[in-house]
Amino acid sequence: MGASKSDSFSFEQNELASLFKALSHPARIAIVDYLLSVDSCICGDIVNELPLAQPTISQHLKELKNANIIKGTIEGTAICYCLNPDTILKIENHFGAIRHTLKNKCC
Amino acid sequence: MGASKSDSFSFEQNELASLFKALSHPARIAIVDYLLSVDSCICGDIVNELPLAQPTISQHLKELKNANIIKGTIEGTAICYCLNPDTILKIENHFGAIRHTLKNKCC
DNA sequence: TTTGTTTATCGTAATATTGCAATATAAAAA
DNA sequence: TTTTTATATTGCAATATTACGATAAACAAA
Repeated sequence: MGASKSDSFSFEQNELASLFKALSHPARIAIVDYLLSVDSCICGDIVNELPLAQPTISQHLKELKNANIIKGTIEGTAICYCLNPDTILKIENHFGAIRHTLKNKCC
Repeated sequence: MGASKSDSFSFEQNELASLFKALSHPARIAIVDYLLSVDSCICGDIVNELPLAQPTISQHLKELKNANIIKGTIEGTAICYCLNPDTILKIENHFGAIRHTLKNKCC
């Protein structure tokens, strides 16, 4: 085997797992950090900021885009990348709900 | 290649990525869901709740424990599992901080 | 047009993850 | 003691991920 049995789990469970999978690599965390560290959206220079080759970064950006964690808009030759606040809020709220449920428990 | 170049990234970036990796599989999300759905900590019956074999679930529980997402305490023959509220709060706060930083930006 | 710049895709090698049967371990019950 | 019950570990096959060189695609500038 080796493939995860996604059919056995709910849509929501698979969706959440995909979201976390997109954040499960240090390079993608570093991309999010970098997008946060600059004042505006980033057009182009992500490749110079990380110790990875351009195709590798392109691949990581694609995964972050597919998970809706970042948005990319074409700006002439370059592409401008921004974090997607909706997804950030969604994740925050998920853990807020977990914490709220936990309050009424033994833990 | 194939291994992630964790040396190239900060301790914090690797730590966060590991935390999300622990949550990046639907079976592990389902385990968290199940721990939330019952009134108390769970002693034993996780195996009967998920469509996976016992060794597979034991493996997933180990990963959640290593990431400090759940705590397991020995209770006679069985082991009692609980979510770890500290880790839940840590993740929630991380996304709260991101959202706060994003407020002063163009996005 | 040709050239340069930026990003995406393809192909592939190295490595990691997933799932489970078989087995081991640990402790309670008989 | 032996048996039962609950969880962990080992070993391995199937699959997924990661990284990057080579190349392609898109488009602005010369």
